[in-house]
Amino acid sequence: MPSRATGRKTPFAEEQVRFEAFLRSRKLKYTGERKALVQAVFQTDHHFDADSLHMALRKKGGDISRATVYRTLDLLVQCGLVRKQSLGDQHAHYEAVRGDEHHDHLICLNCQKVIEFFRPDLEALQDAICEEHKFRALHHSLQIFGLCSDCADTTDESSLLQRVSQIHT
Amino acid sequence: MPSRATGRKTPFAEEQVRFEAFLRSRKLKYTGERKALVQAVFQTDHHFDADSLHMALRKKGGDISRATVYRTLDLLVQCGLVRKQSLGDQHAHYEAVRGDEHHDHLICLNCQKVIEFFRPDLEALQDAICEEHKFRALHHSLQIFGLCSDCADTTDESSLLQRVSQIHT
DNA sequence: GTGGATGCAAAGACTTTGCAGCATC
DNA sequence: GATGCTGCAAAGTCTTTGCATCCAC
Repeated sequence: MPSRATGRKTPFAEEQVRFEAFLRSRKLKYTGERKALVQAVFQTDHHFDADSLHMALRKKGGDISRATVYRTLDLLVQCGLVRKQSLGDQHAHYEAVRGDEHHDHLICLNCQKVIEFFRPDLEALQDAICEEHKFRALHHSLQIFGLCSDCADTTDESSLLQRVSQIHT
Repeated sequence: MPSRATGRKTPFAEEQVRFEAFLRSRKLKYTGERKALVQAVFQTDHHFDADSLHMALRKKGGDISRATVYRTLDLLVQCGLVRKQSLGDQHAHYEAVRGDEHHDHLICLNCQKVIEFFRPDLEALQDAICEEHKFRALHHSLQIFGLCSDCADTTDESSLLQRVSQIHT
């Protein structure tokens, strides 16, 4: 098991170095904007979208254009430091990748909270499914939509049923 | 009425009736456009997007506007006859719902083929995951991206790795 | 100094909406 | 005949791109 965030000394150093090396390997430049963006990404709450990242950067005093946010996120995705994902919205969501761990998501339809989980038996099940269909898996994504423990009791489930069917996933 | 290979006598009758009843229950009208749309949906290859449905309708001689296509798809989704989903693209995909069966998807990154599968043990696994997190599930979606049996041998996997990381799911 | 990066604004893809005329019940 | 429906075009959202300028190397 890899070391977890709690024991880290230098928060983003590892990610910064990795990104810089990635850029260098492609003869790209590690600009101030890119540096600020990596820091912001690994300071955020793990899940974010392009717009909230853009706003977070503005609050920190930076003045990075939306275009650069998208362009840099694209690089981070290619570099493997960020994953792009659809969480049922019209717009893309992103998540900072810590280590190599794969996980999937529980998504609360009431408070929008995203809970991560990892199940080894899910990975095994995926293998079985793929074998059955002679499919070579490269990536998978399991999303469970519903109500988190905080919302389960206080939310009228029937009022959500329509939203469930509309979910874009 | 054209007969189908599935063994059904009256291909879309059931769906048409269900949609009509749904509309009636909301005091909405079963117009010619809506009729044509339901038929087209259940004649298509099960998976489609708004644009291909629109084009299919044009080919059949209809002249239904894009706006109506979107509006009617929305009704069909609310009615439960159609599911809206994201398959890693920027645009929404739809799938005609046959019966109540739930299934998940294998998505070939080379030929874009979508293979459906159902695994009872996946449903059981979902229950276990939810219990662990005190989460009340209303819907789930498992997507496995990779190469189908037709493409596995002929496709250079490394050329896909970048695409995998970019997938919007 | 050079090639890549940035910001801006414009364009793009996909989807939704306001409105006037039209069709269904 | 009233109410809801349609097509059209305009607007909206999220994202990408062309271009002149700017900056890291």
